Amino acid sequence: MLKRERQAYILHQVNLHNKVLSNTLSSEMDVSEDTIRRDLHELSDTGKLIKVHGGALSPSFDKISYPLNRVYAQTNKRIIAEKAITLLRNGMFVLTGGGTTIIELGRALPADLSATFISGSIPAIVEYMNHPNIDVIVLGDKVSKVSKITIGADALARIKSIKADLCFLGINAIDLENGITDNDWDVVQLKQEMIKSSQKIVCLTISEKINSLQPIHVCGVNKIDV
Amino acid sequence: MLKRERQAYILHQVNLHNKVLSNTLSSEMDVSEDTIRRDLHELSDTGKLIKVHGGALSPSFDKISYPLNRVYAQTNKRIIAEKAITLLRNGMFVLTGGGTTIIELGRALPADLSATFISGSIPAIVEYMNHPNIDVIVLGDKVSKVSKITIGADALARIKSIKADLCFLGINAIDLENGITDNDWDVVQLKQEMIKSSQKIVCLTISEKINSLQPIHVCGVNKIDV
DNA sequence: AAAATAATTGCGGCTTTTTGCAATATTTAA
DNA sequence: TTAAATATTGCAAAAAGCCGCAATTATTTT
Repeated sequence: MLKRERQAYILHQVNLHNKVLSNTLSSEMDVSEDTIRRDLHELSDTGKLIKVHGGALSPSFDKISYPLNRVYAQTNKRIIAEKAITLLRNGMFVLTGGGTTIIELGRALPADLSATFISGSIPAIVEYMNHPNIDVIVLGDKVSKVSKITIGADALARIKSIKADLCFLGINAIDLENGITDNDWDVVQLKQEMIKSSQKIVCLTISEKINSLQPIHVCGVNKIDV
Repeated sequence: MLKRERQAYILHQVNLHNKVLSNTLSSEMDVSEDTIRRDLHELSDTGKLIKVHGGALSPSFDKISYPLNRVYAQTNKRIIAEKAITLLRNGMFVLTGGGTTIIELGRALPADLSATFISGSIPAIVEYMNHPNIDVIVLGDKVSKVSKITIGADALARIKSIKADLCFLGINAIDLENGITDNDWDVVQLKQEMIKSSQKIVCLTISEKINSLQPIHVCGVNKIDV
């Protein structure tokens, strides 16, 4: 069997079944696994597939890009994200909410960090998934179209059963007297549970939101660690 | 044997078998491999075949060398999605798996359809969210990096508690004898539960996957309605 | 038809490609 | 954590390709 034929066959299998194993291919085509590995390496170099331990994957949905529109005060949020990252350690369980600042945090995560991120925010999850060493846990429930976050009894119950090391909360309004306030009942429920379930609460916010007020009370400033 | 005859014979063989080997041709026509190589080189220069180490391939070989199209066989998948949509009715509860065909389905959903879609596939959820009249329910659990779908006991348990009207399943391999088969243990578990929890099972697949086989059994063809 | 010219072919020596193997790391799973 | 599976690296053998040359064969010219 010619090299080119072999590689064409491999590509076909990958495109068809999304995944191939080196040893399967090796026995199917009766060549050594070394040869298969070399083939996969070449195909991976030209971007036709993605090589992983033990085989290869289809490139079709390697990285899903989320249609993200222009973010308000993005550079500032980026700075906040960078600072937040310094609080992370390997092996941590991290609970996060949603919001553009949190997404910025997801983007800024270092590649070598290995931790577990738990969230109900779809855009945040999409970001976390792009990091190879991060385990992503989704809080399941009905998705709120407005906030793109799962809300409801299921999500709440799940958070209750978790004890996280750290909680990153994007917030809507905060002031000294009233603490954190928000404008969405369901989201407030979630945030309150998250706060209860975490050792340490970190609030991420741009300075403009300080000393502003929203209708629904989340918690007092005393609950917040950072 | 004349050079022209030789080259004509080579072309004939290439078109017939899609490939030729230098040493085979050499012994068949009783000329040195050098000569064959020179012939192949000439024919390759005029684009009548593609010369590779050890022989040559039909030029059609390169054409199917998967175009830089993001998704394999996307247009066909789109057609499948359009057909699948005709099965949907307002108010339905729809359970879906993952895969590129399902994502295509998500893209193709009509704007006026109001239904509830339940899935653990992150890319699929992202698509469903774009539709204003569709309620999206996320199956929560740990996200598999490979398949971008939530897998684990939580997701399984949640599916068990659901009775859906319709289930769209993207599949990996199917044949009459072995039914649906797949290559990922966790995904198979999910699919089996989904099948149990749905009134009607619809399998979406491109024709190439018909009569192919993967290591893990999902279910027999008799379980499938469409 | 003979001579001159051009093209084709095979061969020896050499380089490059391809492949498998063994020893050693590294990753994954139990 | 250990044990198994998979990767990496370097190496060597076999196969294939390349170059120039000389011999042969075809084509054109005289």
